[in-house]
Amino acid sequence: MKNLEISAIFNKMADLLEIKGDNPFRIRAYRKAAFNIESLGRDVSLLSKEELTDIPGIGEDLAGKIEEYLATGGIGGYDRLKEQVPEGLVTLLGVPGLGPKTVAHLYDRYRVTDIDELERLAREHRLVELPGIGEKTEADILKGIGMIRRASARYPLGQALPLAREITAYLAGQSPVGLLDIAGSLRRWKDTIGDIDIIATSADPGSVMTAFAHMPGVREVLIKGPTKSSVVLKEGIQVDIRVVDEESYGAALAYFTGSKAHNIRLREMAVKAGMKLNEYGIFRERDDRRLGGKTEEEIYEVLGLQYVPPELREDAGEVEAAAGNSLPLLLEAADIRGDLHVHSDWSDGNMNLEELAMSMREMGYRYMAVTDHSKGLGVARGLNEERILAQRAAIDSLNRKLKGARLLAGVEINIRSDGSLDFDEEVLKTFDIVVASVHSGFKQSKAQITGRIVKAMKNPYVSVIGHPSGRLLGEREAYEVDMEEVLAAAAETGTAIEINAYPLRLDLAEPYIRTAREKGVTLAVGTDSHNRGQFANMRYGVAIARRGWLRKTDVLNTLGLKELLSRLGSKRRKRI
DNA sequence: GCCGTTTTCGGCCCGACTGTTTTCAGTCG
Repeated sequence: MKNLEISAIFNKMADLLEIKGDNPFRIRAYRKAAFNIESLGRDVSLLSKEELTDIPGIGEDLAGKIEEYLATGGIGGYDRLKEQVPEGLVTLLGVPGLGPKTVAHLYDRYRVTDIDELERLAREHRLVELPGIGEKTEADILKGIGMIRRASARYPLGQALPLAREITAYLAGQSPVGLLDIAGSLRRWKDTIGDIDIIATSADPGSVMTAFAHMPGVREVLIKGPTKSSVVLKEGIQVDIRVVDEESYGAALAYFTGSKAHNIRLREMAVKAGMKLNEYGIFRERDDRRLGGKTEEEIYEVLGLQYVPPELREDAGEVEAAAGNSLPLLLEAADIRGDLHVHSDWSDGNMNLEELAMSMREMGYRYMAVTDHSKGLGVARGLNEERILAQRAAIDSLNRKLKGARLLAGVEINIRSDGSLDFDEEVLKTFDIVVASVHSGFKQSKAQITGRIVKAMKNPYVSVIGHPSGRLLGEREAYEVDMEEVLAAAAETGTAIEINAYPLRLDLAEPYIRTAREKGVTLAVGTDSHNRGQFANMRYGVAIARRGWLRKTDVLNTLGLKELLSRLGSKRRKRI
């Protein structure tokens, strides 16, 4: 899919235009277009020109550039821009504290085009000769260079959220905070996040700032103001805090939850209605009369909008939907009736079947699918036909003792490199549920991998495709797969697609979840739990589903046990 | 460069913090 390549180019063009000192609104248009292409969930190379210009933020010109790229593999306007502004300057923009103006000055004066050169000049104290740069700025630039050399760009949600919760717990215990929330992309449950945002009220903001700057785990204090501070943790992740008045709390929470694009839409709406929206509240323009801001709900109400849940705040159509009173009623954690992807100690999990049954009870589930690996996955002690039979007997006997809940006999079966499965149909038909996943041959071509998965879906006994892209956030890229084709085949064959809730997977990835929903594909949220602590990851899966606009009815494991078994059976019957 | 219940031109979100400025520009979110 070319979406990421094109959005990267548009972002780079925006950077170059910025250094050039071009029209800021033109720059914003490029960034907005880049963002919308990245989160589109549909392959731009399959769209007509009309469909391209239907994408918000894409007009005639940018649609033309997209088509040019698809046809020729390049964009003339981008090449011309690179002739005017050396490409290396873009990397300098990544240094914290360095913006387009300074980068342009550096280039005009010293012809600096890379970080090493910048570092050398800073060490020689040559930067102070530039206008607007003093000793402190020069030192900050050196620090910034060190930082980007160490830090990774984004952090997986599952790593950042526990950290953020530790911080809020610390602040609640060690400083005079009143209201306190995690905001930012964490509150929106984005799968990776850039930094942690905290928002609070306090009768004594100064003490909160001090406690925040002195928390354990702080490596460096970047900014410490009276109401706003930023630190870097030893993990390399930046944390920002802002303390506001109680009457402004909702406005501030909304503002710092973002996304930025969503906020801009709200502010534009406010301006058009003769109002002004900022992090302190929503005000009537002509006399600054306060109209709301103590709660987020007030803000949306004053703007004439339905309340938009944080997971939807991406300017991806939610503002229009909220204005038309047509936001979807999103899946809730309480709608989940069971877990459809769980491993026991029969393969590579560390819980025995009794412990799974106990966890099923604790989670309040009606069912839990025991989906151990199949024989092809030797490293995970995958089960052969013989051990499957033995495990089945153990599950059956356990189920006879369970009241009101049931362990489902399942398997996570390998999709082999030729698209065949580890068991033949005679064995497959004996399972309640079959999750089929790719665990090998990640380097195959897109056509091969897509073909494998589609072939597996055509098997009438395959209920769900597990972790469909194979990605591990921050560790391993997704394998090449034509997800649109996979989703089309899922709709056609009646196969569900998994939303794997393991925090490093969160796979199906979010842009495709919406596409899946639009195609009428059913999603199955599973935790892929291997130990007891992982069942709670269901919450991540639910959040990602919500970000994909899923309703209860889009999700397989919101069904009761009977309905679930009937739905799983319907694909099999269809073939007969 | 995009966009339109202000509709094909003229707008386009708003404020905190810092450093190097004697009143504000640059950066960031």
